[in-house]
This record gives sequence, C-alpha cells and structure tokens, in this order.
Amino acid sequence: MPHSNTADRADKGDAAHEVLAGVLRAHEGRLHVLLWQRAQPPHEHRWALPGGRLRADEDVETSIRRQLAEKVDVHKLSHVEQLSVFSAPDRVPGHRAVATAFLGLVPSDVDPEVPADTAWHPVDEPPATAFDHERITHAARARLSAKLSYTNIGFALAPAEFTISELRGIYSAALGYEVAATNLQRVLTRRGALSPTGRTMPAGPSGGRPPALFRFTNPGLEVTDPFAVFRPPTGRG
Amino acid sequence: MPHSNTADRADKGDAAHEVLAGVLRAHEGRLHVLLWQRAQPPHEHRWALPGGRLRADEDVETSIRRQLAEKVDVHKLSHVEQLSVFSAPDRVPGHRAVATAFLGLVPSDVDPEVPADTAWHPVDEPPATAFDHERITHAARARLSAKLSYTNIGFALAPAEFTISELRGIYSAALGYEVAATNLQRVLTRRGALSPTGRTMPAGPSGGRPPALFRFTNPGLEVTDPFAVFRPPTGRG
DNA sequence: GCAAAAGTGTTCGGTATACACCCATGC
DNA sequence: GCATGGGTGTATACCGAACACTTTTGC
Repeated sequence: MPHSNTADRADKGDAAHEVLAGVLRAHEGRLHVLLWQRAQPPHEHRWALPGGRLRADEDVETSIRRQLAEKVDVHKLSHVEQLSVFSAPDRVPGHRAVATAFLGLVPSDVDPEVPADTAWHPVDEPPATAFDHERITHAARARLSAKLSYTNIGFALAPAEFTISELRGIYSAALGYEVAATNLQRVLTRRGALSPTGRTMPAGPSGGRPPALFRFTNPGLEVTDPFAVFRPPTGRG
Repeated sequence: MPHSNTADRADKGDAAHEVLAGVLRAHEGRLHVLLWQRAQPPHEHRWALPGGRLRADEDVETSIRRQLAEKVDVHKLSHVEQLSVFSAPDRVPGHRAVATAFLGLVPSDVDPEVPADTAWHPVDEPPATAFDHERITHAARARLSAKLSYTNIGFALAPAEFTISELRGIYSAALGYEVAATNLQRVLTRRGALSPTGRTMPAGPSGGRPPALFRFTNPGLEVTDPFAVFRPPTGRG
C-alpha cells in the first residue's frame, strides 16, 4: 500500500482509519452504486466500495474526495457528505480498520470512465459484497431518501437542466417508488428549489406538448423544508 | 489521574482514534453540557468533553459508553448516538487524532456524581474550551434540536413521569426558546409519543388544577414524524 | 367567590395529495 | 381533428400555531 506512513505502527489501539463512499447515481429508472471487484484476499472477487486509507495530512472529506478522483476516476461528484463511522472490531478480517463512510452523488447524465474492475450495480440487487459494505450502501441510500424529502439534494442527481418528467424518473429511481410529476413540480417550486429556464425541449416522437426545461435554483445543498415543529413563535424565517 | 488519555501520546503520523461525547441535560430552564477541566498541557485549564481512546476490542459506541461510565460516572445515559467525525489534521496539537463525536443525553431529574474536575456548563455560555470541543458541543445541540421536532427524543431528557408543564420547561430549555404547552401536548399525543398514567400531581402552593402525569410511550428513540414528502401513494393513512 | 394553573375546543393558515381540466405539439 | 404528453386549477385532508374557553384545585 502507498502512503505507508500511517501504517508502520501496528499497535493494538492504533487503528488504520479508512474512508469509504457509497457513490450513487440514478440511471435508467434505477438507483446504482459504484463498486469495484477485489482481486485479492480477503474477500477476493467480492465487490467493495471505493475508498482507502486516511493520510496524515488530510481530513476525512478531503481524503474521500481524493480517493474517488484518483482511484475511481469520478471527477464530477456533485455532492459528498459524511454518513457515520463503522467500527466493529471484526468488520475487516486481519487488522483493525475504523471506517468513516460517505454518501457521494453523481448526476444522472454523467457516465464517468471507470477502471476495468469497477462498475455500477443496482442498489436493490447488489452482487456479493465485501466486509460490511452492503450495510454502508444501505445507509447511503437511506440518507439520500430522507434528504430528498426536506432538502434540494435532487440537484446532485439531476443534469444541469431537465424536464419535470426526467426529474420524476430520477426521484422515482432514488426513492424506489413512483412519484407524481404534478406534486414534484409543485412542491419543489413552492420551496423555491426549481427555476424555469424559459426554454423547452422538442416534443417526443409520438407528439405531445414540448416540455419546459428547469434547473435547480441553488447548486448546493440547502434545507428547503425545516419541518420545524415546536418552532419559535416568530415563525420560520 | 483521570482524563489524561487523549493527550498523553505524541505519535507522529499515527492515527489515534478517540471518542468524545457532548452530554446534554436540561436543568433549571437551560441546557447544560458536561465538561472537565484539563490539568495539563496542551490546553491546560481549558474545558474538554469527556471521552478517550478507542480500544482494539470495542466499537466506537461501546467505547464512548465505557468511558462515560468509567470516567465521568454517568451511568444513566438515557440516549447515545453518533454525530460525526472530526478529523482536521491539526485539531489536536502534537499528534494526529481522529475523533468520533457523540450526543449523549441525561434525564433532567438525574444528577450524577461527577469528579471534582467535572461540571455542567450552560451550552449558551461555555467556558474556555479545549481543541474543537465547542464545535462538537454545537453539533450535539443542533442534533438534539432537530430530533426534538420529528422524533420522541424528549424521552431521554424527561423524567420517567412528568407533567406537561415540566415537559414544556425541558423542551424550552433544549430548544432555547419558549414552546407552548398546549401544542406540545397536542403534537406529542397525536403522534402517540405521550401516554397518560392516570395519576396526577398535587396542585402547587398557589392553587390551580392538579396536573396529570404523563410518560413517554416508547422508552427508545423512534421517528414519530417521517415528514415524508414524495411518499409512496399508499401513504400514512 | 376568586385566583391560578391545567387542559380542551375552535379557528386559521399552510402544505401535500389527488384528480379534473386545459395546453401545445406531431401526425 | 385526434392522440399524446405537459402543465395548471381546484378540492380535500391534515397538521401545527394561536387563542378563547372550560375545568379543577387552594384560599
């Protein structure tokens, strides 16, 4: 392994700290996770999340961004956020590894080049996964589902511009059930998350009204519905 | 010598993993955090969160529970949950320390014995704190505030049985602003979080109707308001 | 009876969903 | 004109906040 300055001490309490990311993308109606197939034991041939060891001079978010860019060639991560720590003593056989897990998102129109051992897999039907990486994938998906409800996190799954119908497909894929285009547009518009571009797409081959193009107002995560019950008397502002 | 374990090791690049907890309690109308005063450099005399080094045979939650019970004599933690990882390379001078931060809660009627160097401080006006512990405290408080809105986490702050007025005081302390007793009862009751015990407390010295005693239905964390917009068609009936 | 505190009824505004209806295009 | 898909208007249900009102006690 490179970066061995953090590994030359195999003290009991001094664990190697690793970072891992469940990188998700909506594609063809389903949500997919990026996995690479291990070539060596332990868990040879099983599929693992991208990640690696934390270096001495970086924090965990810097580390996961570096490793995703370096090792899996995902430059266009639209969003990265910390999930939680996975630290069961036996989660990786052979040595102690404490992992900080991340959620990463890639827009649906981006198809990054990935190494030969790496591929997208439907989150619903993952292949045989290594270590506790299926649990981490599940946590990533759960976080995404929750944040779709009360933030504008859809911006990280959608292309820069899109029709409501396309966005509906993305939300349906991410959530795992059908959402209504009507309400999707209404809710996101009311919250100010969607902005019309004024332009439209040509109608489809079977006719129909040409759809309008929208974009997300804010290209960064924001909480659009503070869902604050027991909020201060002066209301939410 | 208590509490010296987070600083007594000056490894160069080696990542010691530490666990820290912002332990919060509502008391006399304010929210307090448990801190201990450092006796030695670095950050001598400054106040720090309880915690310590992760052992080889435990996961992070086991570790923080052990350290809180062992070192700060808090047996009656009503709730513990992971916040996030703090990992800036220079967050602790002298050596690399990656910390997993936790939120811990203690019921308002519990006043655990703590060592001489340890005390409760109002979260609003903390003393001079060590390292990044004020940020961690802020994260703990933010998590608690958010979860008060959509979970039954109040169970962890309240006594086993309480009046609505007492509960109102606890929520107000935790949130930092006044909440109305009327709506507090209504919201928690509608969600099924509150159960009447059937008994009442005697009225106060200045008269008034004797208040009914309530308890939380579920003595564990549950999400009582899934705030699920874009929910499946078969929604919450 | 009166004051005080607890608890309930009612109104109001806001939000999400469902569904009917209108709009704009290809053929 | 007609089918097709996109978008809007309207009705309904529910939730939380505010506030008036009733209940139950001590004095």
